[in-house]
Amino acid sequence: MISSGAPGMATERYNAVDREKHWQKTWTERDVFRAGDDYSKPKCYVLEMFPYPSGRIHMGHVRNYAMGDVLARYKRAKGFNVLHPMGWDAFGMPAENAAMENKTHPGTWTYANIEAMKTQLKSMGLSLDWNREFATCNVDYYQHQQKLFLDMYAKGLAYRKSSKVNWDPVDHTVLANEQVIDGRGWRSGALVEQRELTQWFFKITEYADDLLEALQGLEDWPSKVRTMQANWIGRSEGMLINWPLEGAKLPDEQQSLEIFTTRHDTIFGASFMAISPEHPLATHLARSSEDLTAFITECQRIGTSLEAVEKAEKKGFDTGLVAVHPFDPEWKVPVYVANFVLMGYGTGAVFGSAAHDQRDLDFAQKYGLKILPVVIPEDQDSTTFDVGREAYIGPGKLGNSRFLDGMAVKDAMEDVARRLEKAGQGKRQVNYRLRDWGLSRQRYWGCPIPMIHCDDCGVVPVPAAELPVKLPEDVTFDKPGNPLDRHDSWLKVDCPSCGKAARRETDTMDTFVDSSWYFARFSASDSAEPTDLEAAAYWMPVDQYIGGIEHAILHLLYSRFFARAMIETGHLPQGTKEPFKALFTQGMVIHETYKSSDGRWLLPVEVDIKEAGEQRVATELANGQPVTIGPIEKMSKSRKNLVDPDDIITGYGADCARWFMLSDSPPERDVIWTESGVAGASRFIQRIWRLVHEIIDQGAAQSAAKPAIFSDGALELRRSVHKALHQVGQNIEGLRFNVAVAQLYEAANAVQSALAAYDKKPTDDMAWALREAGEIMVQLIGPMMPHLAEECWLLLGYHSILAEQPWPDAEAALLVDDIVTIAVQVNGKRRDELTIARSASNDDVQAAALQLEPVVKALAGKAPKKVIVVPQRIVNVVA
RNA sequence: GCGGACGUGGUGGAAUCGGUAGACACAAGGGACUUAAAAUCCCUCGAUCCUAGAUCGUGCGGGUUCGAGUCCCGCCGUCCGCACCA
Repeated sequence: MISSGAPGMATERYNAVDREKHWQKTWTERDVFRAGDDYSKPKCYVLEMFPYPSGRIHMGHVRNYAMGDVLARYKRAKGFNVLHPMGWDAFGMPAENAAMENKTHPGTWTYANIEAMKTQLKSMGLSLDWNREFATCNVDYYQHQQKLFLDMYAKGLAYRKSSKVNWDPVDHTVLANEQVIDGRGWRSGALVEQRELTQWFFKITEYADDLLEALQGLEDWPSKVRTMQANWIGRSEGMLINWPLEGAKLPDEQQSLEIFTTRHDTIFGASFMAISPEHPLATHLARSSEDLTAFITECQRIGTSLEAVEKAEKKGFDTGLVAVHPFDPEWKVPVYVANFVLMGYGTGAVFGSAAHDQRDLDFAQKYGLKILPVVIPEDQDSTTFDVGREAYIGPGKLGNSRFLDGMAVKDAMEDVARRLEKAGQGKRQVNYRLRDWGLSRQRYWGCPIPMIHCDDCGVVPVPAAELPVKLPEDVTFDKPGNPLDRHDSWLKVDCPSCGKAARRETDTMDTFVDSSWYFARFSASDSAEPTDLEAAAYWMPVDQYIGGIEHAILHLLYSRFFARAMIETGHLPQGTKEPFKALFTQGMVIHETYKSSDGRWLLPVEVDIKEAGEQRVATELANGQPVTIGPIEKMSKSRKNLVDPDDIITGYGADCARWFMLSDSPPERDVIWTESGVAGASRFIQRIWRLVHEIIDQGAAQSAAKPAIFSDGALELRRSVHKALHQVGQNIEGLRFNVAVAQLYEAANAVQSALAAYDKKPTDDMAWALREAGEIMVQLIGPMMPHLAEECWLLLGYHSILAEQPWPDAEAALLVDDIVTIAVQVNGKRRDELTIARSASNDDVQAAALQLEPVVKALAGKAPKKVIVVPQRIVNVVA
């Protein structure tokens, strides 16, 4: 019986909220989680993606940080020097929007939010080294970013060029593609214009091949993310081919058309040339053709929405020009302006291989152009093969292709490439979908780009000694546009080169720049330089990075680029080009949605749910009206299916929130937040608390000597606990927190059963096993529920800090059973099981199995055809 | 359209190497304790056959194997990513 301890004494409930504060204070006072600077110790760098300081943490943060914290605490207990820092991704638009609404400075709003969120994070009891905290909006951080920029500029990794951008004419700013919705600005709703602007770029394409190839070495990244990055980089090998043009007066530089293709093997199947409506040749021709101008305008109007692109018919405009085939001066094909050719890829011009590309086939059929198959499938004949309505993109032999006839596709490509290169009409080319990274933003709340524009000297870098270029404080947001553009005293500056009056660059950096190297800064957050090479060499790479899948491409690719650029500029040591050794992308927190009878979304706390048998009936607390329970979705402000971490932490405690976040769902999948699940977690906390009290009553004293011999019951308990110890460790290392949680439940069940088996005081060996079990159990829950674990550790009589204790070692002898249970199958169906000594020989096992009644019955006196014995697992008798 | 992941009880999920499917938890039902409730404890809980025992059972259909949730082939469904990339 569980409460057979001190007479009539029911253990008081564990007051999580009160004790959690106490332990957080203790950890802080003792600076328990400060990363050590003994570089001879093995290190472990655990990092969760740092948050944007919106002002409040949400459940997604709780899940993310709970996972990282388990790993960090576990690794610390395993003897690693752990770096587990936290900071703030603090630049960006929301602060400016808030500034406009509240008439405050973006910094005021941001720093207030940071304070509020920091308090919340601290209430989670995370094992963070707050000594290394920084915010990217602080000049102590961004001045180093400016230094990185200057060094990258010096190496040609940052440059200026003119490019097309999405321009919001109301907000006076450039918008990212994802901020344009159906051709309109996401905030202003204004029709977005395409503008040609001179912007700053990082030369990420310089590393395209390396970024692609090195993905193969990232074995501890989800393959999904690696695939996404590979697709994003989009390497394709092909050729640039020049086609001389005829048929109109053309400018000297446009006497031929250069196209990019990956199917130069099909060059004898060419039936037309197609250029983008934005191609310079199209622009040139449009000057003398109203019809073409009208066509180009129409193409631009089709817009960028997915739907429009999907439905858009292939359309073209015959320019009247012809292009001359590189292998036959007599062969001429028409040149079209076509709506499906993208200016941003290759050269903005293609040749139409009608039989072997679906788009080209659609186009050729629409305009009645020649469709000549030149790659012939094995079972077809080149004179009769007809592709019909589906382009043939499979393997085959070349046909209808003169000197290429009979070749395989690969050989034909090689032959064409060699001949064209020799003739100077083409060259091999590797093309990438990846573009250089445009980092200019017409925004105030970002890192100033440390450049100066001088009428005489052009673009001049701010001398490193004059850094930082600080953001001016006295700005207003009452007018649209960038306040830096109208801040004269900041703007006007002498040219560092010639001393004449010049202007500062007023664009600031994309906030993705801030997050592309913060992990490196954490390795020496107080360094006078951007990084400290010795510290970086020790701490980098991040051993485990944890965050959302939404950053699978941009943030992670930019960071990989920055690591390379920082090596190039001497800010990171060689060998650290991959900043994140292991990556884990956690799932979202999802919740039911609730809608009131009159169609308003309701917060979970505004709804009362009654369980009536299988039925769940919801009513609105405020007025008793019925509420419709909707589908389970990602927590979002718009659906109001939000649970505030503060409510949970002040109600149930941080340990409870952490435990629930780690249980049940595998960490990479979505987890459903339910009230009953939290209540279950809370019950378990109280159960641990009671069990530890029971153990103090029933178990051995802290100083009791280990008995030489254990009875069966005690041995069984020790086996379960040591197995749990072994497996929980393995599962934490593998980030299988839900499985680790299940094993802890099992361990607790084993302890509880052992306790329940005694009415009176247990025997000495059992008493000792109970205390051992209690101590191990408490140490195992430590990484997940650190406050409860400290409290129980204290109860067990220790005056040390559990967070500083080493992880216990499992006794190897207890991990293997002497007696094993083996399933016995007949013809693959389980008929019985056999309990036998682990050391029993296969023959003994077989003999024992054949004597089992169900086996004898099934064999009906006949000899078995075959008996398969898998040691310690299974016996299969084939009848 | 292309690429990828996934599909197991009422629910979340476990089964790490092809070897006893459903661990653990949630929900539900029954019981004990209690004046009562809360809390706690005990029992049941994939389906079918009244029961014992058996049969079926990991989206569907095939296959490999002594043995398949796991491997192979073909479907169906769900989710995610990319999307006129030449």
